[in-house]
Amino acid sequence: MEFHWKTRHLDLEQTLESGQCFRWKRQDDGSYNGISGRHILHIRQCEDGVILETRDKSENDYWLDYFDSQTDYGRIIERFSADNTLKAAAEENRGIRILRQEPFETLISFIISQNNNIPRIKGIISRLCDCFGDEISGKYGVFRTFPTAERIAALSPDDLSPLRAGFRVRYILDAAQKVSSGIVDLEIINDMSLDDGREYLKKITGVGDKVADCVLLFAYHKIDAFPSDVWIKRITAEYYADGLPECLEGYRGIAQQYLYEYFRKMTVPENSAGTDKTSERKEKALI
DNA sequence: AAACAGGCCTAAA
DNA sequence: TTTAGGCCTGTT
Repeated sequence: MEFHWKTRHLDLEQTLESGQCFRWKRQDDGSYNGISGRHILHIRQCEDGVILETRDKSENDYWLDYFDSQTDYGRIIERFSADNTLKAAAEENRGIRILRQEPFETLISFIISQNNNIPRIKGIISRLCDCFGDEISGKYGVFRTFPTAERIAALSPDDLSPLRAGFRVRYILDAAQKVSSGIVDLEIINDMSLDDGREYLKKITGVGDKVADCVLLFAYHKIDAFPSDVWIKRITAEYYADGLPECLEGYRGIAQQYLYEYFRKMTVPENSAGTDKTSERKEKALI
């Protein structure tokens, strides 16, 4: 079943390789295959938007929600234009959307992300799903579901050693145990404020401010969450030392994603490691 | 070889 | 309440 979604604010590469998700598989033709929950999607870019291909048309709504189709990104970008740096960052990355991902998968993924790099994060998550997820096969190949909290909670640290997740194994198990036992109820976070949700998630060992904010932003769509990672700290220190501009209020998470991508591209060119980062950054950002 | 990676935990003041 | 070390593993 194909669905043509016309939008100028979904660039698959910008969105799916922006560090908010880790399981999408890019095909040689530039399309992507993905799984969320038990739903499989093949999606490709077209001139005026994207084409979603699901197994059953009843899955369209799931994916439109996943891709946050109800949010007007054009309006938000307009609002951000009050700040020059952010304006440039947003215009260049106008195809980024903030996804609405499955909470448990997002929680575990960002626990794994700490003090780690994206290729290895992807590897660990992939091995986790290969070892403990259910297989679903179809027209676009074989997929594996993200394992449930119950499944992981029943495992031992030794069981998880094939993941090569290092010190994070203890955190993964603690999260799975607290979720499956109900000590942490991922459902009720939907009704919590940003601050309450952050404190609640921090009951899990291995979840601090940064990981919590990533989960709140990328799973619960609390778009004022502002995950403060090493990159964003550099950016805010250099450009927003006196505080964030007012035009971000209420939408700081979306701004964060534009800024993160803008400066990451600048600092880490596709071909090789960047050189002379500071001067390159300054040159571009002051335009 | 040594440092670093989209942090967090623990111990110590 | 804030601040240093250390941490699995992999890559450069």
